[in-house]
Amino acid sequence: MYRTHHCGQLRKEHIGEEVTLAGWVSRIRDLGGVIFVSLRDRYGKTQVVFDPTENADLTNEAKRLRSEWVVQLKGTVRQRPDGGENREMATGEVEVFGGSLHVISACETPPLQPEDEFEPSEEHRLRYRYLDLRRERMQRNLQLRHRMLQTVRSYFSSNEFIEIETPFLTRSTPEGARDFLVPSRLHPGQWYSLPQSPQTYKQILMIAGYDRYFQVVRCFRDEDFRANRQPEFTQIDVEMTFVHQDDVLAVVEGLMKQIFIEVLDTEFPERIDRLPYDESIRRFGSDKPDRRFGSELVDIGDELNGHGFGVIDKTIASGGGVVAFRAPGLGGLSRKELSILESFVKERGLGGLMPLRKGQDGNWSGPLGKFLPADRLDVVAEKLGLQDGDIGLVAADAGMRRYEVMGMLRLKLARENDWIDKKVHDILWVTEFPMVEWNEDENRWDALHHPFTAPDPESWNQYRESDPSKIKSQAYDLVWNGEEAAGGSIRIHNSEMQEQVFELIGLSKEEARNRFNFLLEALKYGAPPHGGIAFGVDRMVMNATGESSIRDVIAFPKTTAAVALFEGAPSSVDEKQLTELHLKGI
RNA sequence: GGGGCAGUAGCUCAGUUUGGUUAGAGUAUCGGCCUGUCACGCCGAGGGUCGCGGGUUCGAGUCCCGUCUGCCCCGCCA
Repeated sequence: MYRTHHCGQLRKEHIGEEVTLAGWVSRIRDLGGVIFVSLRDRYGKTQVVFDPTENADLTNEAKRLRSEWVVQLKGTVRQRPDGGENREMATGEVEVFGGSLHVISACETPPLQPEDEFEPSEEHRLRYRYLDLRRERMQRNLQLRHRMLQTVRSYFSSNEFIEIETPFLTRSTPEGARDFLVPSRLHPGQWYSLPQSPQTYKQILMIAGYDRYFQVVRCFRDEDFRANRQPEFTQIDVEMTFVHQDDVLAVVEGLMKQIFIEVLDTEFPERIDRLPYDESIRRFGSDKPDRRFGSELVDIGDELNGHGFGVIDKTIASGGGVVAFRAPGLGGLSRKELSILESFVKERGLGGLMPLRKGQDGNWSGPLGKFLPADRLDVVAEKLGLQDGDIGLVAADAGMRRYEVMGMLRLKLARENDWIDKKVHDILWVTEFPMVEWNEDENRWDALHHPFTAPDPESWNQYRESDPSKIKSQAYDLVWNGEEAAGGSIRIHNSEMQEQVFELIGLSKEEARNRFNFLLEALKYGAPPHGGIAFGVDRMVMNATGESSIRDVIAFPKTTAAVALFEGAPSSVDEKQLTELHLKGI
């Protein structure tokens, strides 16, 4: 037996017991005579004492110990002397008095010290991931990830959902993200594709009558990466039969409540707001609004129109508008700092950025103050909630990008100036998404969610011919702390409707049949109404742990260049392997 | 595809603005001292291709060009 207890286990009630511990040496405090060694494992740390007056040979042996050695240790649990307790440690009331010591595995001087107070570079952490993963923070993150998935599985299981696995080697569907392709050995020149999501499979399962399905599943997308995106990522994929949108949302809310209570040990909001897409764009410039701070976008076109400020009047005359928000505490921004902010919005397509603030003389300063009547600006300031020391930031533009870009600026400033209350969790639904958006490059309509999303019937009938941009879909996103945590929709369950939607997004009958024949066919054989949702597990765990990169909640993540630094992937392969796959090296 | 930041001792960083003696600190490592520490303390030693390649210069960590790697953002991500 390697151990009788783990390193986070011993308490007062164990005093007097003979125990065996095994773990990693985390720190050594050699006081010349007595030596203290902290022994660490996944569960915690326990202090071990060696005393030369009681056991000189053993203490001598303990002098050899170094960080990260793996040792087995037998000893007696005893109470720490008065004043020697460590209240920071769960095991801090006791210590193990060393009786015998066995070095299981020595450790070379580690390139990264799990106990280090410094944060090693990410490159280093990924290259020596096994050392990085020993760190308390990473252990905590991965354990929370496990607990969250346990809660997910138990929640769905107890609500009649069953977990069904779907294939990783699938058919390529060129819409959406770029596919990862896998060459076929048995079929020269043919390729499998790794799934971007199990979307069509889960719909087929609904048609097959499985009623309620979920799966914790890996998905693959070959696009460029970010702090919250990896080439492979984990989804909780969910699909339900005979449901309307509200039924799906209710199931999800039940899950989130359980996660908050069981995993986060936090109260869950009474109700989750539902914010229509259009309103979300207007108020936050985003379909994943971060509501943990104010400074919402405000339309101030009406207040400023027709008072002789050329840019504003012209923009409004051409159908545009003026958007502003309050930047609390940034009244002292210098001309130079403002011009950096202005470049930020200019790079993203806006014409400029105007500050709204009072000068030292108490008058409104800058171009707005110069060209517009003070009483108008007072009204605007009131509307924005401007206070002393604040500044209003104002932009006029003809297009919807005025909301999007100002929303980006709002977020950027919030992050840089610490406006976000990290202790608060904010969860809401964004609903009533448009069905399609115009694709300038390809001159056609694109599905905003995916082409299996059911339209809202009323707007479909009303706008299908006249203005498809006004068609709403039955899609919904769950937004958690400004991050898309889950997205889903009610699906089309009728092959004619599905064909009409393919037609709208410019997919010819032949192409549609070629790519999605199995689904179109299945829809003809008794397809029930169904809908579902998929959660981004990595992002959810990131939010739950308060990390700002999903790499910190994934055991073996890739870099932003999609490289696995630890094992070294991707890599070249033998010519022989290529030949078997009917491929030629470049 | 585009933009930004970074790369100096095993690790975390300073030094680069303004080129100039032997490239520093903390920590880790090694040695010495120290019997109640918990980031133990004190003394000492070793440790450097300043990411890589080229250029300018009497002289480059520092300036210029190229390149690689990591991170962040835009595009992209149905």
